[in-house]
Amino acid sequence: MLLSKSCIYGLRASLYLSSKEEGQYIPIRQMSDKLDISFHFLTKILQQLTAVGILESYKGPNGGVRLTRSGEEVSLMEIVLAIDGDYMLTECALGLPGCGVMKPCPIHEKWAETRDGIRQMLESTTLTELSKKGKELDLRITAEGGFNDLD
Amino acid sequence: MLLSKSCIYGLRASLYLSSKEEGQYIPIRQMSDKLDISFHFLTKILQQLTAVGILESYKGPNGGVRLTRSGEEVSLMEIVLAIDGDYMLTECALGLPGCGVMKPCPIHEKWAETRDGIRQMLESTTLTELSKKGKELDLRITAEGGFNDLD
DNA sequence: CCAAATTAAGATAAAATACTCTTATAACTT
DNA sequence: AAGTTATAAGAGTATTTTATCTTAATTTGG
Repeated sequence: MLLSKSCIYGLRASLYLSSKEEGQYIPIRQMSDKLDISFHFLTKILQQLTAVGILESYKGPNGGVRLTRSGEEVSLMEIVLAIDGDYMLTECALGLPGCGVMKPCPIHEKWAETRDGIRQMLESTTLTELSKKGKELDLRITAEGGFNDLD
Repeated sequence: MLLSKSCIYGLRASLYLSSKEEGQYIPIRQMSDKLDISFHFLTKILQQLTAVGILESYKGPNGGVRLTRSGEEVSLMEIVLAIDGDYMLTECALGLPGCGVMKPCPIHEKWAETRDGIRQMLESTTLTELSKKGKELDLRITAEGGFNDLD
């Protein structure tokens, strides 16, 4: 898989949050229901995002999680790095340890260029950009439902 | 992981073959020794490549496997498709089934472009190109050793 | 024909990943 | 005080991936 399931769920949840009114705390239970993800599993993933400061949480009634910064300032790259790490940007196509300019494998150069394309895409895409588009065109965010089924 | 272990081993083995004299059958045992891959595991991977016609095999003494066509005509894409399938070229970044132009997710378009970069790289790169480069510069093909340790 | 070398194929085991469930605690609201 | 919600840690299950082991089946060389 290009992205782990955890990462995919993290992205979907982040898009969900950015589609909501800014500043509002959203209960994880609500997200897991709407996005059709196991509550406990999602909780663990969101804890990772909270730990690195992408989300902030609030306990008790009316609590939940929300984006720390505005969704316009949060790139997909941040989510992916927080959950899957940078393997996508560093991993050798032949699986050789320490592959790089100093000790390259024969594919290294071309592979590095390709990875750069991935990196640029992830860095230049923001949550708001996608959730806005998702709402306008009512695109899918779950297997069945679109953004406009979320409210 | 971007590529599975099986796929990585398949690529390394294919590069090994393309670095050898054309037409010669190479015993799998020799390859597993040189490339430091479990013999039985490598055998299964090479069987997949044989099944789709990228390799051909010969049993009995002096048997082994070899590239069916010249290494110049074999792209990395073929190896990846045979072992990992086309998930890299089709998989949705949000994990939604059937994501495509008809039923896109909000990332679909950008993601598709990125995947196209990967596809072009894999399609345009040949085994011979890499093994030639590997031999000339004595680049690595195992964790420890380079192409010139293979003979 | 016989023995050795080799691929082919299937069964099994080990490890990693994905996911669920349980329990307990802390913080907050009413 | 009672109820709601996140946090945390850990046990447990399921699935997938990776790897090994065992047993055929095929071919060559003598």
